[in-house]
Amino acid sequence: MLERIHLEILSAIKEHGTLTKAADSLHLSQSALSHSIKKLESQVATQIWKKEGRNLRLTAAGERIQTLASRVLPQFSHTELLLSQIAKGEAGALRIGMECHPCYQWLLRVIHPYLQRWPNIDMDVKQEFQFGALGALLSYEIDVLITPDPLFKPQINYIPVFGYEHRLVVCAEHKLADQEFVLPEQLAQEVLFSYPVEPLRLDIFSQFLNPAKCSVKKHKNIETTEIMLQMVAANRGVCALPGWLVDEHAKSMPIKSLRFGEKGINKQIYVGIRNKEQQIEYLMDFISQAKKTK
Amino acid sequence: MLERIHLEILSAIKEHGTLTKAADSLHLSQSALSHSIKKLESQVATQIWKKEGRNLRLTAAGERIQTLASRVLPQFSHTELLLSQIAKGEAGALRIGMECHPCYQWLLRVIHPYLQRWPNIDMDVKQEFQFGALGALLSYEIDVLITPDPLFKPQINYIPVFGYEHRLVVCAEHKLADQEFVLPEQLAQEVLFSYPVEPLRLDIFSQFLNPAKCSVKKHKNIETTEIMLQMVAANRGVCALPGWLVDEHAKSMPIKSLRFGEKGINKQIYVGIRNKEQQIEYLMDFISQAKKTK
DNA sequence: TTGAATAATGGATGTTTTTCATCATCAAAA
DNA sequence: TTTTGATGATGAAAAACATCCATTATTCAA
Repeated sequence: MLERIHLEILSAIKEHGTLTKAADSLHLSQSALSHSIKKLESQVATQIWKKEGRNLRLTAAGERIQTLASRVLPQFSHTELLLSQIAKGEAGALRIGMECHPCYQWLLRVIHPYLQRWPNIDMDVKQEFQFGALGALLSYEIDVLITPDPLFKPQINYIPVFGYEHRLVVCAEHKLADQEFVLPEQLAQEVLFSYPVEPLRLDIFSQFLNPAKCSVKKHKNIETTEIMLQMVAANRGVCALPGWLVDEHAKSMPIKSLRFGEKGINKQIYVGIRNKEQQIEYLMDFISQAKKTK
Repeated sequence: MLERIHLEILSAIKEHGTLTKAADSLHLSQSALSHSIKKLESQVATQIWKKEGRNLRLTAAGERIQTLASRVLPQFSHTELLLSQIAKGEAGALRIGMECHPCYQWLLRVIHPYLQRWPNIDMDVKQEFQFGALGALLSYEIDVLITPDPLFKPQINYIPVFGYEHRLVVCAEHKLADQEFVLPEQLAQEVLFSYPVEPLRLDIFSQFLNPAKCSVKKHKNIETTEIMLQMVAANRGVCALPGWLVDEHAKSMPIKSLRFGEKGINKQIYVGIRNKEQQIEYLMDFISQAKKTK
């Protein structure tokens, strides 16, 4: 079988010209290389080089191997470099799972400085989970989970990174726009926009409407925050979003936000990681970056 | 050092799920794989997988290696396939050197069916040689040499592939156009176009003008056959080309050709190969294809 | 002709890989 | 809860392999 050492030999010959010098550069004897290639030759039933005068001349087969070497050897050493960085805790992959649609903008602000600091960390963000985001975390599909609704488990550690108030968003022209807070029954004739998730997982139902046995006139799904806000700004309905997110857009759009009930719905974003991995430096640094970012 | 076997192991685990099945698929014992990876782990000072319940779970390091494996292993097996084809004489590289400018069109007709029959043969055509085309053949820069002027050497074998007559090309309106042959002194007032090579290597000089101690009014270099013929067709001068090539273009251009002297200049195209390589099948097939092509 | 430089070869040695047998752990079945 | 079968890890012995050393063979240049 064609082995890495064969590639190293052919590559060293290309660089140094003679077998003896190639052997030196690999810290092996000339004999070792000769034997090694001889064996390969008998396996593949082809000559790899032939002696011509004092020097070697590669055959077509030898040149093929040399081509493979030049393509493949750098990849080996790159992976070895990465492994040594992983050994020192400097590299790895951070696969982020998100269960919080509106947090995407915030996540981008976390990621940006993080990627600068960890140039060797690969990053990936997933938002769809066949067996739930928690399942994905437990089955190593993702490494961190960003969620406002932590499901506590012994193997998972959740760290709160920031609190915010969940608020109702209405058009500035809306009849509720001047109230400080809204009551469940006041939404009975409203159209509600939400991200396409089960109503049970929407706080506006679980923490506000359902307890008061109220509902809305109509519930429509919209995928993206921007479109949702455009619809609200056009007074086509209302939606529920984090206060800080509304504040950002309120500067440029005719929208207002009000508290849910007298007390409001106060939420907390958590970052969940597997317990065993609390000592991984680049992972903990992601969390501390998340805590810093508002 | 990261070896091919490690990649094979990680790749087999990805495919088969368990270490035991991976071992079977590699025709090795489960123990062998376990030991092998254990050793690698101690070398790179990182875990590659960990046992989780009954199964294995790759660490970040393990996944890196798996990624490398999926990139690199197919390249190994592809090269091995090529080596086995080379062993059977089914593959290789054919680097063709050409010392015959107008033969390029002919060469294309040879190459076309050849490439169909030898899908694994790489092909390259070179026309510039620092130390002469023969030197290139002797120093393995090229594998075959196509030339009308063979320089015989013991290490080189020349095979004639086709004969043709070298003819003078003139515009149909030219005053010589109706003659059957031309005499050296009749060219004294003509402009001659030729490819940019030393005059010594042009047959019109070495075999026609020089022996008669004649010359032309002006000698101009042109790189390509097409432009050269356009110039001749415009009656701006004359040139010397193989008869068959002129015949091809005479259908669509106002040009005629005539013999050099009463006897004409008769040429032969040879294909030269290194003596030692006469048993290489794909090489000999190139030559037989060349003989067939007119 | 000689001497230096080169690659190939044979045999001895030491290392590495592989296997075999066994242990430890886990999950599912009884 | 206990048992069973499947899994991976481990240690020791055996087999295979790689490497080195010493030597030979060849080539090229002095």
